[in-house]
Amino acid sequence: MLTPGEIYSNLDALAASPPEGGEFGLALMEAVGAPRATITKLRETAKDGAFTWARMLRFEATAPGGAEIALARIREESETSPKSRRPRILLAFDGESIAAFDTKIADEPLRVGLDMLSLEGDIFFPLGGHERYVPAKEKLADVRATRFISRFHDAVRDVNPTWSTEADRHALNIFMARVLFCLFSDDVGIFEKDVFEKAVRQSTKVDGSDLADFLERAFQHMNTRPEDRPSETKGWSKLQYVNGSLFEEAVPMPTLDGRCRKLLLDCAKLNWKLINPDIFGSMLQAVVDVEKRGELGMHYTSPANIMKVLGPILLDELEADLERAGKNKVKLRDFLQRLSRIRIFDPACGSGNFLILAYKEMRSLEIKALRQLAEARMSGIQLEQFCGIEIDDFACEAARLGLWIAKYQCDQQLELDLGQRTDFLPLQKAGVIKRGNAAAVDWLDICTPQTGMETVVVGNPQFKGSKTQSKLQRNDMKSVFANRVKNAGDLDYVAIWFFKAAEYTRKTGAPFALVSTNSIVQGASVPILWPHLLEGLEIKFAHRSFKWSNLAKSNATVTCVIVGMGIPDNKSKRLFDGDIVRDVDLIGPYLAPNVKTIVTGRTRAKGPIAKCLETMMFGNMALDGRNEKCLRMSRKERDEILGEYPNADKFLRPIFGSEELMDGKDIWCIWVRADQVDEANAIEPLKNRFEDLLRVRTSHDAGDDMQKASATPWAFREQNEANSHTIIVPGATSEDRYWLPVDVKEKESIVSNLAFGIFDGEIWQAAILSSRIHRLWLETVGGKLENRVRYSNTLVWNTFPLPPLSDRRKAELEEHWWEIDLARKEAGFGRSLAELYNLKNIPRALRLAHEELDATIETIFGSRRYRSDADRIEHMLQLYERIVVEEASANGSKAKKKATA
DNA sequence: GATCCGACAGTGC
DNA sequence: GCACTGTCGGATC
Repeated sequence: MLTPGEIYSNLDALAASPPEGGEFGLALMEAVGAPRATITKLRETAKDGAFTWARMLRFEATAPGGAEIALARIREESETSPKSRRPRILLAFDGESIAAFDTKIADEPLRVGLDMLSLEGDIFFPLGGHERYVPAKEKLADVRATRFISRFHDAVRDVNPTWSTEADRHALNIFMARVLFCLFSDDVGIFEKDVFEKAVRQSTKVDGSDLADFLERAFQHMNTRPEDRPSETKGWSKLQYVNGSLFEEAVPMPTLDGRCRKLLLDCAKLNWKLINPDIFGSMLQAVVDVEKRGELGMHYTSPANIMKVLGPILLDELEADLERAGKNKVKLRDFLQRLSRIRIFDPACGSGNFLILAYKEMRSLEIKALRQLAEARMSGIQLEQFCGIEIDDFACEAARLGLWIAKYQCDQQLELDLGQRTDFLPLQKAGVIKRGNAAAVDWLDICTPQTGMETVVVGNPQFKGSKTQSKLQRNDMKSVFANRVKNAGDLDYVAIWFFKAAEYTRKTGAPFALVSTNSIVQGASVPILWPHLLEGLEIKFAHRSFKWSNLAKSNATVTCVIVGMGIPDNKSKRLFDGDIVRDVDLIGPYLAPNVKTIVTGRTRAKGPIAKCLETMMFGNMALDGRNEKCLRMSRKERDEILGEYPNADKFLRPIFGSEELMDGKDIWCIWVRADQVDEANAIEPLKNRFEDLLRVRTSHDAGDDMQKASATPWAFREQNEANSHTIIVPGATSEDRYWLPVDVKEKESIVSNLAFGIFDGEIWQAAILSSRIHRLWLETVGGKLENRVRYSNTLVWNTFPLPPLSDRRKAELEEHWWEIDLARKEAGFGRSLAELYNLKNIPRALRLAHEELDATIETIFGSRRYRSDADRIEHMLQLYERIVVEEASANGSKAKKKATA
C-alpha cells in the first residue's frame, strides 16, 4: 500500500503528463497503488477509453469539456444497476478536467482541472486500499483547508531543505500563521474581499521568484501604522494595518518558488469563511507534523468532550447565574462584569481548542445578557483572559490564530444580533499563549493571580503510561515528583498536571478540571497520587470512565475520566456516569460516591487485614518473544512430541492464563526444574525449543529480564508451582460478569503471568474469590484494563477485609465452592467459563449456587442486610479503614514502647 | 524479587 | 466495521 504522500506526488506527476483515453484511468489506478495485475487485466478489456473494475471503479474518457455530462450519465447507470454490482468510484476524464463521485460517501461530486488532481486526490484512495477518512459535514471545510495548507507547507519545505534548526522551524511556523491569517481575512471581510489573493496574483511573477520578497514587504506593511507608511506602497496598498503581535516578530522569510505560488493561490480559492476555529487548530498541527498527516485531525478533542470539562467547572454555573438574573439590570451588569474577569488557563493547551471553545461560550453568554439588557456595546471579554502553556511552537501559533478567528466570528455575531460593530483591525490583544514545558515552568509565572479576577484551570494533558514514557517524559516526572511523591515512577505522565494543578489551586483558589486516562483513579495510582491531591482539596465533580470519541476509524483507543477539584465547600458534588448524573455529598478518588477511603496494596496476605487468607502468587512468565513457539505449544504439538518421546510427559504441562481459564484454550508448556535440565535436553524436540528460546532471549534488544533469562533457556522467568492443586484467578477479565470466574486445577497445571495462583491453597478461598462481594471489591480497588476488571494479589487479595473465620465456616464455604464446581460440570463439559458466566445464559443451577454462597458470605460480614452493591462497598471500605486505623495505632504504641525501652 | 500497566491489541462475527 | 475481551514483557519499586 502506498503512503498518502507517495500517492499525492504520483498524482502530481500524472497531472503533469496525462496519458489519453482509457490509459489515463489505468495510470491513475497505478498512481494510487491499485494492484498491478488488475491494471494489466483491465488494459486488455478496456474499450473506447472506458473500463470497469468490478465493485471498485467505472472509468470513461470523453471529448474535451464532456467530463461532467459523462459522470452524470455514469451515475445514473450506476444507480439503476443492482447494488452489489455498483462500482465504488465513478470517474470521467475529458483530457483537461476530471469529474468523479464516491458512491459510498456520496458527497458532492468532484469536478476539478488536472492541476488540482493531487489536492483532491483522496477521493481515489479506496482504489489503493486506503479507506477514505470521512469527516462529518461540519468538518469538511476544515479538513479540506488543512489538506490544501499541508500541500503549500510541504512545497515551502521542499524549497528550503536546509531549514532544519529550531529557529528555522519557528520562522516557518510564523510564516504559515501569517499566511493563514491573510487567507482567512481575505474571505471573511477583515480585508477587502480577496485583496490578498489579488495582490499575490497580480504583483508576483508566475515562477514565484519574487513571491518571498513580496510577502515579506506585505507583512511589513501590515505591521506598519497607516501614518508611518511610505507613500509608494503599490501592490499591497489595500492591505490593512494588522498588528497584534502577529506580524511583529522579525523572522527570516523562506525561499519560495512557482509551485509554492500556485499552491498558495489554490489555497486562496477555498472558502475560509467556513473554518471552525476549535477544530481547525488541531488539524493545523497535522500540517507541520508529517507523521500525523494520515490521521488529519483525527485526534482532536471533540467539542462535546471539551464541554464535559467546561460545563461543570464553569459554564453551567454561569448559565444558572444568567437565568437567575432574568431582566434585572443590576444583576445582568454584575454578570457581564464577572464574564470580563474570568480567566481560563489551560496548561496543556495544544492548539487551544479548550480556550477557543470557552471563549466562544462566554461570548455567547455575554450576547444573551446584552440582549436581556437590550443594550448594544462591545464585548468586555478580552483575549488576554485566555491563557495557555504549550510546548509545540506551531501549536502556540495555531492557538493564538484560532483565538483571533474565534473573536472575529463572535464579533460578527454580536453585530448581527445587536447591531454592535467592532473594529477587528488593528488587532488589539492576543491570547496569552506561552511556549514552554508545563512540567518545568512555574504556572504562577504564566497565569499570575490578579486581584478581582477568577481563574479556572482546564485541559486535556498528554497521557503516557509509566512503562512507556520517553526519556524526556521520565525526566519531567522526576523533576516534578522527586522527594515529594513516593513511587511516582509508577504514575502516568498525566499525573504531572494533576499534581501541579492541585498546587496551583491551593495557592490561588482557582478550581481545576482535567481530562485523564482512567487509570489515574484506579488501582495502583490511587494510593500513590491521591493522598497528595486531596491535601486541602476535594473533588467537585467527575465523569466516570467513558470511551474517548474522536474521528479515528476504530474508535476504541482510550477510556477517560474527567476530574474537577477545588477548595472544599459544603455544596453537593456532581458525579457523571454515562448518562446518569447524581448529586452526592462527596466523591472519592475511585470516583465512587460518598467513599474517600484509599486502599494501599500489600505484599503479604495473613496480615491484619486479610487475616486468614493464604499467599496468592503472580504467575510464571514464558519470556519467549510473544508468538515464538518455545516453552509453549498447542495440544497437537504436545501430542506429537509425546508420540515420539513418551518420556517427555513429565515435562509437558497445561498452562493457564486468563484466556486458557476463560475460553478453555488448551495450551501446554515445557516445565523443567533446574535438576532436570540434562534429562530434558536429551529429548530432541525439547532441546530444539530450548535453543530457539536462547536465540529469542539473546537477540532481544533491550530488557534486563530477557538477557538475564538467557542463562536458563529452558525455564520460565518465575518458578512457581503447586504440590497438590492451584486456585487460579484470571489476571484481566470482562467487566460484564457478575461474579469473577476462578477455578481449581490439578497440581500439574502451570499458572502463566496472565493469571494469579494460590498454590495448594485451602479450597474455601475459591469460594471467597467467587463471591459477589469480592467481585465488587475487585471492581472498586483493583486496576482496570479500560473497563475490564484486573486482578492483583497486592491490591485486591491482600487487602480484602475478611473477618477471621472458624473452621466450621471454612468448611461451609468449601461446600459452596463444590456446589459451584458441580453446577459448572453439570452444565456440560466443553462449555467454557466465558460462556457459562455470560449473564444472559448462565445456567440456573450455577446462578443458584453463587447466590447461596453470597448469602453465606454476607452473614460473615455481619447481620446487616445490604440495600445495594454501593452499600456493600461502603461497608467493605469502612471495615478496611477501621482495621487500618487500629493497625496504625497499634504500630504507634509499639513504636512508643520501643522508644521508651 | 515481584509486579501492574498499556491515547492498547487482537479476534471473531 | 464494530463489539468484545485479554497478550506480553519490562521499568519500577
